[in-house]
Amino acid sequence: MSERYSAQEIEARWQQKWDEAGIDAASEDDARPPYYCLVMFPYPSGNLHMGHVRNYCLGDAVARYKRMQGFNVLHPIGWDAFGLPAENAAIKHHRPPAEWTYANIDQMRGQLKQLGLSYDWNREIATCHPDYYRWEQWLFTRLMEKGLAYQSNAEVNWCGSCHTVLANEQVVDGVCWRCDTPVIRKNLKQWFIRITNYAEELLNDLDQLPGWPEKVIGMQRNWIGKSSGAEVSFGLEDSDETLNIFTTRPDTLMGVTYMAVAAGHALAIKAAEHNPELTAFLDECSRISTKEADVETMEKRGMPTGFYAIHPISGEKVPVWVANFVLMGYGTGAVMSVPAHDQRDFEFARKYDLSIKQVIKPAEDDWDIETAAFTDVGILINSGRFDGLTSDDAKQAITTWLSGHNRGNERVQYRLRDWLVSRQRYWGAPIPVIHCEDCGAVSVPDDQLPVELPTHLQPTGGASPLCECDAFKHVYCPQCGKPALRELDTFDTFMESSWYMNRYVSPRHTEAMVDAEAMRRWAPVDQYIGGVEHAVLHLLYARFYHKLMRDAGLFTAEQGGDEPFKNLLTQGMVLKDGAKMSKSKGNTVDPNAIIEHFGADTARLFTLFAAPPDRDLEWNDAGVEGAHRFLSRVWRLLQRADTDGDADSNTSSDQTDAAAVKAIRRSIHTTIKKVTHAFEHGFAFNVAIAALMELANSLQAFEPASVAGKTAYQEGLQALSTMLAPFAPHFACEIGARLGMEKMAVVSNWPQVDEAALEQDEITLVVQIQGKKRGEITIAKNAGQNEAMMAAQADASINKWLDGMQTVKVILVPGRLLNIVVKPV
RNA sequence: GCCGGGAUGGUGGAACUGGUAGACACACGGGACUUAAAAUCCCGAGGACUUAACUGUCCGUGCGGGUUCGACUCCCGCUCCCGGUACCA
Repeated sequence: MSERYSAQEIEARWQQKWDEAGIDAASEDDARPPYYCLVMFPYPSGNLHMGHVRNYCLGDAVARYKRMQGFNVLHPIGWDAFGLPAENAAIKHHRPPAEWTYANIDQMRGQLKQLGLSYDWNREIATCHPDYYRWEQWLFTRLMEKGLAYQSNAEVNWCGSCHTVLANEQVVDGVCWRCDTPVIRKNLKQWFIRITNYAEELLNDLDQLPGWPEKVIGMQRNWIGKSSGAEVSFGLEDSDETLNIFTTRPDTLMGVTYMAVAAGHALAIKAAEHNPELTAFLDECSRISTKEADVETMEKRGMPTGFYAIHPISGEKVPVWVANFVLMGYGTGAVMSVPAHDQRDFEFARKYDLSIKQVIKPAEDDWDIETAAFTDVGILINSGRFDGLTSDDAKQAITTWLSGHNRGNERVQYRLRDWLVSRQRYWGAPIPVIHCEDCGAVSVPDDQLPVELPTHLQPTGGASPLCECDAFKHVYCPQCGKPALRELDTFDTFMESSWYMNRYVSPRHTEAMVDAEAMRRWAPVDQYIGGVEHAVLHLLYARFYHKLMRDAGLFTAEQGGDEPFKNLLTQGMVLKDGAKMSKSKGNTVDPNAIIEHFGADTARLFTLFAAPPDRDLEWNDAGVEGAHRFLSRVWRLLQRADTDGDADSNTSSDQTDAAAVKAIRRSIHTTIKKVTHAFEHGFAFNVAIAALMELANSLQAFEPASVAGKTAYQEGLQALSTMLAPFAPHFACEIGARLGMEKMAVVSNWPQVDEAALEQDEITLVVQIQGKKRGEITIAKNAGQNEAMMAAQADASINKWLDGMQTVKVILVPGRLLNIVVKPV
């Protein structure tokens, strides 16, 4: 038999068998422990790219391994189906977005199936389906009731190209996350969800996520941006009004020598009323902020307002300035300036000749306050009754004094802003609200949900076609019955992707958003896998949404957990020629072409082997061929087992064969140990596959010369094919079947390590002199230090280093090495 | 500035809680098979010096120190690269 490995012939056949056997469906009634493995679901753009392939191969390897380990695995897939690209395609091709979207889903579903991914297709969902988004509308209504969803007029981010507002998280380096168009600020009435109410919990619960990468934890912590300090109320000279500021350094309060307010601050505007020069400056400031100049290098400039603030403790008069570095959107839009202890204030004071007053002294050393600000903590001086306190104590003492005198209090400030969820787009979930002249914004009653999106409309590129759709637009107020107008904005598509992980546990549930009992079984997700680009977008929103669902009573913390994802694996990008694959760069590799040429198993194996999961993967065509070569080699190993079968020569049952059998069995079980370890520790699939390649090499070098030898060879091939199943499932099944395995490889039990096979009678010990390797000795497994020393001395190339030396110390690391420390006699 | 990660052969990358650095693969070189090629198989390979010798020595995991019998691994001090974030008060 000299049949060649042909993926095309094998793969479709096994996919059909798996389908028929229904092995990929999660069971709702099962004694096996549940395991929920989830990959970030795709946007149905129409074509799978290599990033998807990598993501799904990683997830599939985990899911298949866990099944083989005896878990009842939930491994679902679906479609993040609302979004702007569908509208753009609709304009371009003159077909409604729905049609385009569903066609793409069909296309991509076929591609996923071609890859042999073990999804539970019974649970497939598409977020553009009314049965899905109705629950989102239902939850939004609950949030409105609780005041957690609200409409507000605010300065928001607007992308002119996408023709919609964006959430803060969707503005990346000042440009739109989707199309890179510079974002401008606009004042608009928009819908928000109070994520800031959950800032503290979102921050604290990060500590409950040891299975998340530090990087993502750090990014979220950063994004939430908590700072603790005090709000301090300064009086204003000749006025009853106050000037409130936020500071993280109340201990430096006595060092305030001036105040600075933002150009948009009420005080600045008031001061400019009769001051043309100041008016010009304010204009300039507002223009510069929208130009999004390089703030790092921007000159710090300011002008006095002519107002004076009264220090809350000393009662001293300090001038109030307008400064271009004070942000209206953070804190109170005003700051106290302590030039002695803040570098920026220091430079500003120097520039405008404002006074500098040192109030903190370094615990040790001196500090020349003329040269630079001392920004560390220390001991208070020049601070009256607070002199001598440490910074920490002073923060407390000063804040207490302020709140006792009604001039301030402790305050926590977050950088996080409320989530802006309305979009001026058509292809999204309708916001379930009706605007009535008399009753205001009224939520659509539950029994009228879902508010279905009309799917026949044709976008034109300008405003949403919903605005022109009278049947949708004109309704009656649910409260008073008068003619009213439907809300025409739709939800941010991140709303849909924020809770899909919970919908999968009961995807057809009609009574509620989720079935609490199904949540108890599956949630939270045991392993979530996806790109790191969602670190502060999707991954923050999904955590927030999970808590919203919990607090809406959909499940308890005990049933569904406080957090949606227990473990998170952030995969690296797929690169070609050092850059991320993208159509615009023309460096894409089409997964279909790879599958057609080499087969899905080769594509899968290569993407898992070429790099550790969390690092970027450089695409390498030669490497793909290498992966294919490996499978072909294993294929030939199988054929050799067949052809050698007849030799049946028990002739050489001599000792060399026995030793070879022992060696091959040892290498089989070492491999099982290594591969299992790789799965259990960080999913180091590249290492796991390397170990399997080593085993293949050993089997190839092994010449079975006896019955025992052939049994061992067979054992090796079986272990190899079984362990290949998570990576190259079709291939593994084919090899397994040809080996005569009863069960399909993909449903076989994961191989167990035979500890006895790992044992060796003789071991090789590295011999070091002074920690440098000088040779190797082979000694009995249980040999002690003396025997090892004797063996070392018997070895000429080792012994020469001992010549004329006196042994000072001997270190024996069992099974590893012998280190002899010597000195000249 | 702050937070996180990284730096190992020509390349991607291995090395468990400190114990043979460079597994595995790619690329490369040599050989076998072949009329030839492809495919396949075998062999070689970190660097420098040295030897008649595949003999022997030294150097070597970004840089400089340290701890240790022994350091890619731990500690101290740096450099560079990548990602995130920020006039955040």
